Amino acid sequence: MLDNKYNFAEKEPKWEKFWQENQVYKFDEKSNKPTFSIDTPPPTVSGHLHMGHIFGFAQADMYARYNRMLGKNLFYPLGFDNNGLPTELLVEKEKKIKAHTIPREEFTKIALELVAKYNQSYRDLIMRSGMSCDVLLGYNTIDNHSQKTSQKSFIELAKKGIAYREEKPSPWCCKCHTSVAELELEDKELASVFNYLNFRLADGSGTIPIATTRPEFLPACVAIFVNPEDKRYAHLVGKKVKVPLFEQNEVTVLADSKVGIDKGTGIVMCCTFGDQTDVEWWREYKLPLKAAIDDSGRMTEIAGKYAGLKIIEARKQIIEDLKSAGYIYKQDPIVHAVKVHERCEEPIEFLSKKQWFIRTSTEELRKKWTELGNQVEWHPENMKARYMAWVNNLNQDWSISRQRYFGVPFPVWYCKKCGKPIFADEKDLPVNPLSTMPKTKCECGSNEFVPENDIMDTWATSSVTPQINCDWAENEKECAKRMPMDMRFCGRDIITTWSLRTIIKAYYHQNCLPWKKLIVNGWVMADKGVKLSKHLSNSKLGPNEMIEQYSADVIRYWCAIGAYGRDVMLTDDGLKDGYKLLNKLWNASKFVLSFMEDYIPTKPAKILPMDRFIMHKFNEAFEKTCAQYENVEMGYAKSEIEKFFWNFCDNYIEIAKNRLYKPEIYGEEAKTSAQWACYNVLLGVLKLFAITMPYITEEIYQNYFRKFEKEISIHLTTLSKIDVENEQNIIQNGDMVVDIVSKVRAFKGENKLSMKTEIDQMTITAQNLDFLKDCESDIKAVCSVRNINFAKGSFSIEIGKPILE
RNA sequence: GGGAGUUUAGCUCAGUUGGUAGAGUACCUGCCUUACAAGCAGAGGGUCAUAGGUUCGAGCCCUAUAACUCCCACCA
Repeated sequence: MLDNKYNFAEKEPKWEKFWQENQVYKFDEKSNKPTFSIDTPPPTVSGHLHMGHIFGFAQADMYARYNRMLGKNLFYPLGFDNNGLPTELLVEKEKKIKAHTIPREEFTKIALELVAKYNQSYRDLIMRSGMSCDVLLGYNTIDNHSQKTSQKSFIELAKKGIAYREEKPSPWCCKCHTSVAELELEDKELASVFNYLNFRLADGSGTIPIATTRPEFLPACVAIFVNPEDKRYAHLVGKKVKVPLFEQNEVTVLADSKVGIDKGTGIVMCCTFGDQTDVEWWREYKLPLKAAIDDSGRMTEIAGKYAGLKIIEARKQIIEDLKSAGYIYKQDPIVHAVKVHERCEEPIEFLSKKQWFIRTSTEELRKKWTELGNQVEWHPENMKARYMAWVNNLNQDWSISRQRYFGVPFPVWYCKKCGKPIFADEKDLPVNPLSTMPKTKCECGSNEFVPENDIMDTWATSSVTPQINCDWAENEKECAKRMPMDMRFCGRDIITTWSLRTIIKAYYHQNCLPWKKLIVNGWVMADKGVKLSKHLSNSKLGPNEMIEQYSADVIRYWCAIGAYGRDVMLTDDGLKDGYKLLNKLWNASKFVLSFMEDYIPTKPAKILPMDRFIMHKFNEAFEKTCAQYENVEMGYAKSEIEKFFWNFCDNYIEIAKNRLYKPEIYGEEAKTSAQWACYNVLLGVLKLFAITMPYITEEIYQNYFRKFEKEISIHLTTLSKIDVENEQNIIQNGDMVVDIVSKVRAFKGENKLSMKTEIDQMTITAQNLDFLKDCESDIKAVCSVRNINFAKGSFSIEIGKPILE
């Protein structure tokens, strides 16, 4: 009935198509089954998916499938995050254009086309890998519904004063030409030079030494700092100092404990803005603001003759000029960590701009985030600690505006006369302020407005995925019923960027959790300690290539490895196990089903002891497997059923095969009894394996079981134990038979005999002989023993002589 | 500097309220057994990172140390 060899390359695409055509994974709005809703992470459309995505998705999918097979109605969308900087950079790269050189609408049109293409390839790969999402529920974070939801969120927060606009020095990427969030920064080791300068005191009384890696900031120097504890420099505090090359600028020496006495010379220049400390000093001491660098990373007019030069070029020239003017007395090459923008790895600058922020960081709010974090059910539990540690250290509000082009616009204009922000009407959303204008006058009477040119950061929208899923923008009442959702899954790296912010938004909007359960997956390592990243996506470790080589089922088998949340290494050995199991599952099914051709499953009047045993044994494994799934442990769950399955093959099938092959010897009744057990156990095993390996299990189900089971797909069947009468000690008794068989096998092995070698007789001594006597013909057959003697006593067996030709 | 994780067989990892140390794989020894040699049967292999402590008893609980990984902070 089954093909001799299982050809996954042919079968997997076939069943994927079948599921799609029959809408096997469709969310049923009319169903009266309990709903299980999942806030699927929308993958960022920025190039390629890698095995890490497949890993996280597959594990979550197993939990989803488990819930579906418990009889729940799954709300399981597949969305895509395709607005904002990552996608914009992808478009620029792929289309070889620069967003700021063409009209925004034209760029958006090009971007949308490209996004559609990428969405398709993402969706194809994800569904091919065996996910069971309902693709009809999908969304794009750039589509109208998402934009409307995101804009509604913004307006609501702005009206409550939770979102506010303020000019603040913030990290700025000159290459990407936008402000970026603290969280989007990374450290990068870069070579640099420590320049030791002699600053001259304004009163001509001498010089003071200052070391800097950023001499191009000299025109923006607004103060000099020493440590108040530092006796060497105590006399300098309050004195005026001339800025080298910019001698018309005189700055004051101040004392602040943030200065490291041992660092550099112990004297620091404060420039607006070299780094975060400068920002803090500037604010604390109310220093003037001098911007030496503009949006695109060039020197401003205050840099005098250096104006217009790029940072690196200006640094070079300034160092030359400092040298010839005799300011530099020492230069040390160093390698130090510099903050760079994670997307482009370009060092960031601090620029002061008007930005929109969301309040997140007061003491009171931190307490709230802690409280909410404690209400979420975390898997694994220890991931909560990361969240808590982050919340404790949260001291910056969340900056959401970006000076980019492709994203959700702020639905706001500013009055030209009084500067007051005018928000769009909710019923008009989504709104692009660049192409429309407010319908009413400003309170001040003016009807001239300036549109907000910025767009929202992508996280401002992806933090409302529960609201997008639950249709908040269209139907608040319905949304209130559907939130919190049951579960979200994500990688541990975005607990802060995504999950915390989603919790924040749900609190502000619905005053509830976004979801009850948060499951956090680990990472795929390409080798010990090397995280798999997009750089490896096109190599032989690319998901498409992996699926082609190993099959989606084998990949998923590998994904269900170890404890949930842990990192795993992607190795050939790990994949070999899955391949072996697939092969075994196929062969065992092929073999068992070959005896079922004319069989119509009906419960026989008499079921033989070992058949009752294997069904009870299955029920035991079933409970253990489900217990692991309940605990969100997909790897352990798979191991439980797998352990049972190999025992079923090696022990039970070996026993049953004699009866199945030779009803003329063992009787028809013995055969139908074995068939009944095989039918139930194999179907039960397939259902539990369907969670991990959806393709091969479907192929076997469709080839045989479908004609007796009412569900059109194995994935719509319900998990259940086998209906078999309770029986005292059935497991122990059956295990004893298995033990006897093992001992006979060991005997043959030790004596270098083939397993089929006959033994003339053996004596089994045991306390409870009734069960063993009932199994006599099974034991004789599987051990190839001619005669068995039974004796009462403590358990032992005595094996007679092999019969040799 | 703060936090999280890891350390058990050659390798990859289990070990859930403390009670004789486990699996797979690799290696070795057998076996063509009317599904599967990508299989079956069997054997060897561990000072549970280190040092203390609690306990009748510790891989597990406590304290300290070490190594590795990651996150955050600092980086004039």
